[in-house]
Amino acid sequence: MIRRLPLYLRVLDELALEGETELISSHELGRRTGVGSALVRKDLAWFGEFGKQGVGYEVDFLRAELRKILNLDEEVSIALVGVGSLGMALSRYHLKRFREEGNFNLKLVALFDSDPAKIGSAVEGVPVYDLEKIEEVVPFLQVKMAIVTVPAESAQFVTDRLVRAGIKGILNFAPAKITAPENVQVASADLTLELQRLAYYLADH
Amino acid sequence: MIRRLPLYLRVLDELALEGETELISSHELGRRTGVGSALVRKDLAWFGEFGKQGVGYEVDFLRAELRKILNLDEEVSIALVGVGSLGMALSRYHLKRFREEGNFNLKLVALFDSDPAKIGSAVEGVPVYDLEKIEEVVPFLQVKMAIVTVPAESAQFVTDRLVRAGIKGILNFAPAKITAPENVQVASADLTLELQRLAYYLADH
DNA sequence: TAGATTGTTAATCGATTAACAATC
DNA sequence: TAGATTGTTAATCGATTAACAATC
Repeated sequence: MIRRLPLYLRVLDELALEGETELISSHELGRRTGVGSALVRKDLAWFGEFGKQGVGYEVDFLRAELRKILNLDEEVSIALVGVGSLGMALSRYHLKRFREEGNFNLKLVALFDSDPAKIGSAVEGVPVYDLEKIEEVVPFLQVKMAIVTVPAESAQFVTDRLVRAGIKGILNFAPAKITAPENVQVASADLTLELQRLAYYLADH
Repeated sequence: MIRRLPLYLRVLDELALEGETELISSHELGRRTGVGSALVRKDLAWFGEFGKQGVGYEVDFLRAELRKILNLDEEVSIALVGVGSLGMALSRYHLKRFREEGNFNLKLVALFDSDPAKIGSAVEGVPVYDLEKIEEVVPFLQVKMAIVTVPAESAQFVTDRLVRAGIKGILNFAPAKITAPENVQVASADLTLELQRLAYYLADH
């Protein structure tokens, strides 16, 4: 349910950027996101009465409300652990979007790695810290979430340290199951799992 | 449901690699994947009777069966469109895993981009073709699935061309909704959406 | 007012879990 | 045989959809 909120927000961001539409109906919001209109209304009504009967939802207002609900009304500091080629690319990609998109309130402020050759360097201004310093740097920079791009073998170890450092959300790219206490949210971005699932549909069903 | 199959397969791959375990119960398979044991049995029973009552599942046999079900018993050729820094990193990452893991039956055989500076070059032996040649190269190399790492604005355009070229599965990294005919499977790997969702849980609930 | 669209209730659908007879 | 574990049925749970009164 929560996972559809960012979908709605994206559409509202696009509409706000175009600046031509002031109102949107649950039907149109649903069409643009691939969600049924009844479900759109239900999702939104769960958090308050944001619409006007007979009229629809005011784009700017709903957008502001969704940002508040998602805690995206203020910048959220994030870190990335594992500055390999994938971690490096995701960092660059992320920083670029932060620079170019006014809405993009997820700020990458720290990178971590265990390789002495990388520690002390920086990726587009963002410093690479020693993995050993996680518990020190994370609270200091008030980092709230982390992206994990380390090898599968180290994923759980890194997760445990992030949890100890006070991280509240983890996006895991490592091809491994990681577990964290229930007050820490874990999302999986396991590329291989997705491709293997897609392969299932190659045969006729 | 299908999405849990690659999870089971991964555990079986690990067990087969260690070579110490010959049998596994639905309970243990569930524990290792975070799935309830009843659900594990139900998922597997949907495709056949793979286990022995009172005994469990034979690791090698179940593994072979799952590979067949997921169409991973033979190599599957895939392509990647959009050789930016993310596309490049994912390509390298993928090729590395293909080299190092014996199981990894997803073979990256073609890259596509529209940048003349990139066309004709190669990433670790895999050639970068002109985006305009998709409809030509894809059938020729028997490419079955594609990873899309182009900017949001071009995602739907690229998708349409991939569909026309005969691609049956698409993994989309672009921060945009893409649509394809129902005989073409689309999976979303939208990093930002996941991070925004995680941000929701930063507040106390 | 007439038309449109919300918020919400009830109905439907699908997925997960509990339980257990069958049987290795 | 006794113990363990599967395959499967029935029960439960949650999520989505249909429908509509309220009202802008």
